[in-house]
Order: sequence, then C-alpha cells, then structure tokens
Amino acid sequence: MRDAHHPETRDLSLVEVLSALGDPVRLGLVRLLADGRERGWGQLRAPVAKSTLSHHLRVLRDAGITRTRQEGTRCYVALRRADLDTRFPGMLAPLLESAEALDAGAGVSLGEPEKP
Amino acid sequence: MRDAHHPETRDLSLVEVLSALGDPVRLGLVRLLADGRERGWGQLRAPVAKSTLSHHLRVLRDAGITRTRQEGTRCYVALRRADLDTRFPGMLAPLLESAEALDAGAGVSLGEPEKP
DNA sequence: TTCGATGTTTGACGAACATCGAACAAGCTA
DNA sequence: TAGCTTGTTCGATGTTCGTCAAACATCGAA
Repeated sequence: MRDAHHPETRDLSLVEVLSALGDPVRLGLVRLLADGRERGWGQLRAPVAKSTLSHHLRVLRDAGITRTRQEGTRCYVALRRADLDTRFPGMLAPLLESAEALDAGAGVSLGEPEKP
Repeated sequence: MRDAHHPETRDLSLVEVLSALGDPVRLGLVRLLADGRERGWGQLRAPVAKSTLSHHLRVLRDAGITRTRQEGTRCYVALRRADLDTRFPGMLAPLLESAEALDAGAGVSLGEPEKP
C-alpha cells in the first residue's frame, strides 16, 4: 500500500469492474462493504491466505471499486459507491441487491471489530 | 452446438454472469444484442478468429446470458433478457446503458445481414 | 453424391490468475 | 532498542483464459 493507486472516476472501466466482481471472494468482500461503512482489514474473514486477501483487495482497488486508507499499521477499506454511481449510473444498487438475495460470494464474512 | 446447454433461470450465478461480462469481446457482443433482436452469427463482426468467437459465444451461453438456436446450418443468438431480469432484477438495463454510453467492448460490430 | 458454407471441437501456446508460504517493511508499544 | 502487529511483496505452482490454426461435423444446394 505504499503506492496506493486509486484510479480517477472518469477512468473507471466497465469491463475491468465487471471482471473484478466476477470472483466469489471479491464479490463477497464488496457485499460486506455494501452498507457504506468503512471496514478494517482485520474484520474481513475470507477463506484464503492473508497474502491472497491482500491480492484481491488490490484488484478491487485497482479497478476503482474500493478506496483504501492507511492509519498507522492498520488499513481500512470502503466502497467507492458515489464514484461508481457517477460512472455507471444505477448499476451498483441492483447488483448488490442481487448479490445479497442470492448470497453470492459466500465464505466471506465479518469478524470481530479489531481491538486497539 | 449439438449439446446446446442452456442453464435454467433459477440456476444463473451472479459471479459467473459478471465474469462472463468481464471481457471486452463478450461485453461487446451483449451490447449488440441489447435491443432484444435475434442475430445470426454471420452478422457478428469481432476482431477475433472464428473459433475464438465461437468460444466466447459458448461462454455467454453457458453463463445463461444468451440463448442460441440452430436453424439448418445457421445459428442465431439472442439475449435472455427476461430471464436475467427475473434472476437479477434491475441489473441489466443500467449495465447495458453504461456499456453503450462508454462504448465498452469496442471492436465488436454488426455486419451485413446474411443472404440465404 | 459431391461441393460449399457454417459452426464446433481439438490441440497447442503464452499470458494472466488464484493461491500459498516465506521473507520483508513499516509503524506502534513495551 | 527490541519486539509485536499488520500488511505487502516475492517466488513458486497449478489452473484458467484468450487466442489461433487445423481438422471435423452438419446441412443445404448443385
């Protein structure tokens, strides 16, 4: 995360976004963020190794789907909902609703809020 | 196409659909079909070899995005819009609108309607 | 029946991807 | 300072993907 590259809203690519969402782990992560709240990485429970989770979060960030913020050694991630709605009007909400309704991206869940 | 397998509406997977759409050629093909009209394969112009186009159309069919019909030696393909709307309510329309607005999947276009 | 048109399948290839463990870097904290 | 926590990066590995050419299958027409 030293060079956390976040693409501009106007540069978001539809193909790239869809491709990034076309993975069960990543779609599950996005589902967790659908409520708009920022989450610490420590809360994210996924059935993959730490390095793999890091990779998926990077793919989401590179596609412009999430925004990552570092605070000390902790990292926090949030959905770029406004930017996505600007670039792809009306697309995100029904997509997230379907993901929720169909329980897509199972295996990803929310753990304990991390202690200081 | 001898065993043209079309998944049931209730079996459509969101991850699989998004993954299938996360390719420029396939998204371009879906764009061409967005008007709901059935198209003959001979009309589909894509910057890939014939076999590659066949492969992409198969991926779309397997994901349940399109329906393929054979008539003699000709094949026709159409978007399963009603089925997709049933399974993923409200998702398709804004997605196709964004694809159109951003000219996603460029390189795919419509050629001459084939002669008998 | 032979020919041509239309798709499909197969085999092959490199590129990209998902995954892991291990090593590394950065920043708190004791 | 030393140590702990947190996340990144680095190989390495096996898989999937996109692509093509070539061979094959199928159907209609001459």
